[in-house]
Amino acid sequence: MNIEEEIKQAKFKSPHQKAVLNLLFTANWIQNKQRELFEPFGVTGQQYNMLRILRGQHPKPIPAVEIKSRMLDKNSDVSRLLDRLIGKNLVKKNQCPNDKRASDISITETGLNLLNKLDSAIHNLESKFVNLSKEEAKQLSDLLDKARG
Amino acid sequence: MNIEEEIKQAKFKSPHQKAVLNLLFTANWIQNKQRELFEPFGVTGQQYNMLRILRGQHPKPIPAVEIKSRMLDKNSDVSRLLDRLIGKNLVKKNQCPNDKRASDISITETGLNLLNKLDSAIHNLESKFVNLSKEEAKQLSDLLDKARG
DNA sequence: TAAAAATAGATGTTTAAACATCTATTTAAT
DNA sequence: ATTAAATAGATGTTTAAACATCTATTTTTA
Repeated sequence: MNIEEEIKQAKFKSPHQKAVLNLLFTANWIQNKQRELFEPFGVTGQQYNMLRILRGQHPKPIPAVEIKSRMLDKNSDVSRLLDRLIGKNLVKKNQCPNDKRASDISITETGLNLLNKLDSAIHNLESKFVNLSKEEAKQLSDLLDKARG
Repeated sequence: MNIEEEIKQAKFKSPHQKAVLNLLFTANWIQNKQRELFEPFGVTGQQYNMLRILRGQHPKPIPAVEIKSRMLDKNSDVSRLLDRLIGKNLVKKNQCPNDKRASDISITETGLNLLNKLDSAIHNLESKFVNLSKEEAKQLSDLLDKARG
């Protein structure tokens, strides 16, 4: 189904407007798929994003501000996202010895195990549901980079 | 800035994964720009989306379920979005004479005036901030359609 | 070095998203 | 015609997003 059908709009003011609407629609579409996938594991998309960032640094702990700078959503409320992940024992936090303001945050074994379980499901979503060839996927990524100027 | 820099991730598992992350990041990026733009006018992105749908049908009233089917976010809580817009006098609601369950919803003059004021600002956002040629914008839209299968 | 500025992070508050459930009405099936 | 199923929309509840503000610490600057 193309975007015209998806939002029942036959005409657009410009290719730019159409692309923006399509982008927002498609992001929602993917997030809904992701939510469905994450739901049985008890995590949200933002929490998954954070866990993946921490896995990327593991076993090196990083401060919250560094997590924030890597999040997809730059407005993320990292403090409270962390609280929830710590509550689920997926993440642990210590005071940073060099800077008393900062925290040393790292993923736990439980968190790593959860991500392992999620990996194949996510890979399936990304490659199966994103119906593009490798070349097209690259092209899409390049256009998005360019679009942001 | 490309996506590698934006989220400080040097490598991706696949072009598909990279495209998905880029898509979600870029959607957030646009929504932040839009929020900034809408803020002085006192509306949110979802409210703007709804107003534009109603303008497209004006002066014909449409039921809430029809609005929902046209929203970018298919999970939208249309009832309460409507409440807010009615509270601002941007939208009006009547009972549908043919179907007592349904409602006849339409945009008010105030709502149309607001959209008029927003039009040029939005157009500016879409064409200036979305740094693509017309051909590229079309290509992006086509890739997104294809990505959703 | 003392004061000002910047930084890291926590927390309070309001609004909205997510999810389920509920009522009223209409349509379809037996 | 009566009942079952489907549809339109409202509403309750929990969680999270958005936005501002606050404290503690560190860095900068005068």
